[in-house]
Amino acid sequence: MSINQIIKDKNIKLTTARVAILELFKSANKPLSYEDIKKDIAMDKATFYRNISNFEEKGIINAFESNDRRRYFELNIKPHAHFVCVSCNSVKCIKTIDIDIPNHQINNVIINGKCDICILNNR
Amino acid sequence: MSINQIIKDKNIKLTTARVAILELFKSANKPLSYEDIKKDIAMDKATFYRNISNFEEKGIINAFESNDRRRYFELNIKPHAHFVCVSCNSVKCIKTIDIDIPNHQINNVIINGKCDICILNNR
DNA sequence: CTCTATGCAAAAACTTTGCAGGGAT
DNA sequence: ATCCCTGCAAAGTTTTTGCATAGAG
Repeated sequence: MSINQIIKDKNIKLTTARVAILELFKSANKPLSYEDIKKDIAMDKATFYRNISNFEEKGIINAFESNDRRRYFELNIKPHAHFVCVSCNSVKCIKTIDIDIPNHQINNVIINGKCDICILNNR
Repeated sequence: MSINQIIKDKNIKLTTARVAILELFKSANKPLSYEDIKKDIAMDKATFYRNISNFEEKGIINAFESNDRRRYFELNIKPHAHFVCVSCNSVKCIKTIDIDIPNHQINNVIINGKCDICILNNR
């Protein structure tokens, strides 16, 4: 489905900022923070966070906190997992892990630990 | 193992602040933030965060970020999972889930989603 | 034309750092 | 006696809010 269609379906106005944010998430294919976004898009942080907050309510985007004290966002495709390294803060997408908690809705899973490279380098 | 022994083993000084923090984590049996700690212990935030940071380096404690933008800490007993509700921010301990990523060390797992009570109340 | 979205600046929330005095070994 | 630890205050970082202007429908 096109980004424009996703936005229209939620009955919110089609603005350049919104299209730009969602296009970037679509092409990035990994969680992004505001820090990441602003490298590619010239946009005020207020605009970014207000739109993200809106997208979250509409279920277009979901969010999680990383070890680096930033919030990361991604398109809400399906529940899946991310590995976040406590040493280098790198984020890796992990193929869906089979987790089910009865009567609970799972949005995403974060696994904190030390990545292979940091283990190798004794960090 | 006693708290005093844990501290001595890491070659750091045995202070009242350190013992108090670790005793509280031991009895709490769930992740705590500075907000939680200061209800029970009169201690400056700087002291708390500096000691926690030290404990993290020594592997006594591990940390994760929650949806409420606070950092939560717990004794580094064994890798296990927490469910964090995106609506009410409640945290639940989940029995160890069988997750393994080759060549990676897993410290803890955070599952974000909506808890049973919030689903029931349409929040 | 109306109402929502945006940008700027300032506030808010949590964590970290500098510095001087106090405590553990 | 030495060196690390603590508390206070101030700074730092990321996210949120207020307000006036610009833009979408």
